[in-house]
Amino acid sequence: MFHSLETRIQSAFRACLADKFGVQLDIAGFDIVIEQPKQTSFGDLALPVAFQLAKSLKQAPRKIAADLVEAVGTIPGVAAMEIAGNGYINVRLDRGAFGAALLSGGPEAVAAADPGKTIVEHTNINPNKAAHIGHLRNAVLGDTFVRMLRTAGRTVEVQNYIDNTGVQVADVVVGFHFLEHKTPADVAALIAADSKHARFDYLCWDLYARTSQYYKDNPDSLAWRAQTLHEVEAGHGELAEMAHLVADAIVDCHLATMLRLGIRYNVLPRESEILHLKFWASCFELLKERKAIYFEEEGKNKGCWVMPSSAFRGADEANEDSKVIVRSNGIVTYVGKDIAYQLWKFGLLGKDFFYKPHTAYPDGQQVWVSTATPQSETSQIENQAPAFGKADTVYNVIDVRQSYLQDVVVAGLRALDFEQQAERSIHFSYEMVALSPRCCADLGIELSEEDAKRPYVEVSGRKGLGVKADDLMDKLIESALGEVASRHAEDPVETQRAVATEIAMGALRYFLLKFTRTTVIAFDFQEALSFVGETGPYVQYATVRARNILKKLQERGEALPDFGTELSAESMARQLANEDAWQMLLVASKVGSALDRAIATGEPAHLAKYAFLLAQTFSNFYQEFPILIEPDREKKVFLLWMTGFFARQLERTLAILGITVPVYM
RNA sequence: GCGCCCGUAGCUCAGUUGGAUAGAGCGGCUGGCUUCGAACCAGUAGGUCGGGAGUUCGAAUCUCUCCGGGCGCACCA
Repeated sequence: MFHSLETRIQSAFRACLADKFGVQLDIAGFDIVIEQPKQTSFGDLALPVAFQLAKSLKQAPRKIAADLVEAVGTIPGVAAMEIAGNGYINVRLDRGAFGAALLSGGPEAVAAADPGKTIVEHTNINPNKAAHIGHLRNAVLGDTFVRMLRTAGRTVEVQNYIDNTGVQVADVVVGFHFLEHKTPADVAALIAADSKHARFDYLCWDLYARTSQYYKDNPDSLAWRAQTLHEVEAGHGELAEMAHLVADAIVDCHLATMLRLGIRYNVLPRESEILHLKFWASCFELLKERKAIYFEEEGKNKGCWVMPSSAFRGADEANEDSKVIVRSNGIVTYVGKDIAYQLWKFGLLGKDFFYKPHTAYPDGQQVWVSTATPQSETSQIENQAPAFGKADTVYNVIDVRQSYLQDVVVAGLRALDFEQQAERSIHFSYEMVALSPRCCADLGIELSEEDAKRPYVEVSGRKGLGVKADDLMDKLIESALGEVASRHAEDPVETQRAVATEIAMGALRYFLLKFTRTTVIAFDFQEALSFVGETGPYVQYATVRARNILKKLQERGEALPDFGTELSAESMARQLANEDAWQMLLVASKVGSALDRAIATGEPAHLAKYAFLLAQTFSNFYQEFPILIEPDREKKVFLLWMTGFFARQLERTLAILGITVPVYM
């Protein structure tokens, strides 16, 4: 609601500048900025536009501001505009009209939705071990961004890429076969025996670390990896069979882990199909045909197909460090395959996967997985896969350390003349999750002397160094359960546990979202386990309290008023003359603005911050206005309406963050 | 060596794209449950925005430079 007013004011000023001042903003190089005044007493909105115009119009900002206010005239919903300071235009809204519009559920201006499809790829965990805290940051960030885009009206497809034929899977297979002398049947038995106390993904976590260490101690054993990779690629033999067993089982583990946090996918494109359907071959032809890569005849890259560095670096340091795309032995590198995959996402490869149903979520939503062969024609209609890929915008949620490779992929598109798609390939990067030294101590991890001096230590699957996602969630649930039990001892244990789970997941999601993407999270149990202050549970608690007031009203035998008939615009104006109530309503009506800004900046953290502000504001409201015992009827009805409005706004915001609201706290 | 990111209160972090007196949480101190549940609220202390120079009406924000920290720069993924 607030957001549509903002845009209305913006366009009024824009039009006025064009018509009466001859200023075209797109030419002038700036747009009308609307900000929140430093002090609430200044007004509801502030425009510093006069400052920006001062130079080109060669007039004092104060005078420009005055002329501008005069020229703009009246704007619906705006009560007054005043000049302040050196030339600020402070806007005061028509409170009664604002409240009335909110009450009637006035049209929330939905930004003209992009008609095309957006792909967001996230999670992408190598299917060879349990997920850890770093993977959670990726998935929560990606999932939240998806929710943001969908709320804004965009069509979004969520992809989770599965590298089931890579080195990491091979290393676990090496561990099973060469170190533990297990057969595929043995591994299948381990998978079947998977339970809380013998988790297959945890077992692989340890085995992977052990294999990595073994390579270090016995470098000759790396030949096992090469042999395994070779057989996996060829697609037959015991090692290949085992790789399939491991990868498929671990993918199921990951999906289950992520579902605990409400994270879902539409499709799982797999590396094995990229190989079998020869995606690379098509891409290779295209790259050669359009001269995006060339065959190196000399130097250290002799015999390789390379992309010149000028394609992905500044032109100044051309000829330096070209990127090898195809090795001298004829095998394509990871980046090469990634270019093919990126082309597929845009529907530019001229090839597609086949698909089959993988799993269904409890509500029936289907996850699809790629296959190399068409589904049989007897398949039922519900087995018909939707059209995947063919996006016009692609977000790849990948940590910042892969920036260089993402640049090469985009350069590949550009070199193929897919300029627009290159422009719309967005590396949604984020910093890593590291472990604080104290956290390592908590985990009983011994650090080398130099590591101990560092501000934080990088998580490493290879070293088995990290906090497993499910362990962390379990720990959070236990902690939350303690809090719940102390307040609701009389309640059935199952309900207590369900509530504790929602609180724990809310805490975890919020914790991972409150940091901006460029911030390294030095993970700390104490902070992550906190339920007070700027946390998910704080926001959930505010929502539960708002609901409780309305519930209490009915428990006392009072009906919820019919706000439409009891609250006229006049009574809204009367009630909103109360400065505190007005300021609180303003904050509560800014979900749209907050979402818009968070999408524009690509920072889910901004929305998380707003959720906290909203909850804080409600807590103040709760404290300041006793509602149920309010003697004045009009005021009571108004306060009840505010309470409901707060509850809805809190629920909306939390839903976008993927945080649920427990029945009680 | 080159590139990217970070440096803001004791600690952990925001800062609406250059705007008004730099904010929040935690921790510290003081106070508030016989009220719609205190996982809450109110008050208070705490700042050369890493240092320096520049750009302009105006800089935590942009430029340069120095200092400190992190991450990249494979015929690995």
